[in-house]
Amino acid sequence: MQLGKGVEWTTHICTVLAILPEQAGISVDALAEFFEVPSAYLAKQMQLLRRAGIVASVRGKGGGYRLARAVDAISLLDIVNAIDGPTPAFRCTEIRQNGPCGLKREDCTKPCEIAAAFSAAEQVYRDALAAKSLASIMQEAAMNSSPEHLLGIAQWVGREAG
Amino acid sequence: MQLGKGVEWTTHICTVLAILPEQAGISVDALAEFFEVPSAYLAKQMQLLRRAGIVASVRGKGGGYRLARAVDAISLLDIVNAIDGPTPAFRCTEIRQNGPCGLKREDCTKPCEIAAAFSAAEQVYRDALAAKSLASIMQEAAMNSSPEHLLGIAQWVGREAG
DNA sequence: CTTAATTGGATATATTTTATCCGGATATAG
DNA sequence: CTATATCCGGATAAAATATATCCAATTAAG
Repeated sequence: MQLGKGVEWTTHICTVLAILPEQAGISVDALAEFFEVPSAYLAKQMQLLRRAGIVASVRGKGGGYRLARAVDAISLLDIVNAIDGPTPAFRCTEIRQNGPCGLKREDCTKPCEIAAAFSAAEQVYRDALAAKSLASIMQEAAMNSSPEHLLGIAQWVGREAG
Repeated sequence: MQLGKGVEWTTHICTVLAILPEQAGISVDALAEFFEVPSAYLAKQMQLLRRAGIVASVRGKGGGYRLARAVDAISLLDIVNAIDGPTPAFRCTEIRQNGPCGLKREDCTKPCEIAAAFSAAEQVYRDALAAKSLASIMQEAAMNSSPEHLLGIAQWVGREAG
């Protein structure tokens, strides 16, 4: 069970987009260089973020991406759902209905106990991700970083946003 | 992020093995028929369970699989770790060290805030799975099933275990 | 001792998911 | 109007997962 690289990449990228001035944008190529990741693949991930309403895009020269809403309204779950999809990891195929001792469909009123247990575990996982906002991640990062490093990032963003 | 089908299959199978008499075993083919799943692939999953010490196997005629320990000493996390592997779903590739504003390796004393948030969420997921034993699943299943259904399974197991 | 049933392990194939590339559409600036 | 920068979405390649096959090793029963 692996989460795609896109989740890591786009989460980091959101923290960069977060310090952009209003209405400005940064191009995929610039973001790809900033983290040294393949720009072609990143471009696809950014489209997933846009379709999920997490970022907004502007086409043409001078265009690029920016966050579509405030950092405290974007959770890690939002990003995971956008990039990795909202499909639960555990897929119940109802094998309790199979074979010589299989239950009849009409007798399966309650959900399978095994599926229920896995769903419950996934729910606490999703709850934990939903409780973590981009705002809180940025606050933690700010506390753990040196002023020079933060300044460097701000300057880079200022240059790229033109 | 998908969990393989083997996790669902082997969890159900453990609940069947749980009602076996001591020292008896059931063959992979019989188990595959019981749930109508491909026996060749199931055989591979059962070997993973054996290597993890969850089931024990006996070779040769009359052989088969049985649980290697008590149902209250087998958790859903044990099964997931055996079949799916213990690798965390989120892989931190330390991209904060990349690019023009990358942190130097020696400045990365604290873990990346993003990786830490995902790890924490995965930990609560694993904790939830670890807290759910095969024993508790079987208890729930017993309460939700009709006596006839339970009897049917017990009879099938008795026949297959010889 | 021979035969049948079974796990063990390696290997091959198909399907699905993940990662990458490329041509076209769109917008800006000169 | 042309050149350039940028996003958009489908096509392609690589990797992981799922499935099937084969044969050797092991054990029990006749």
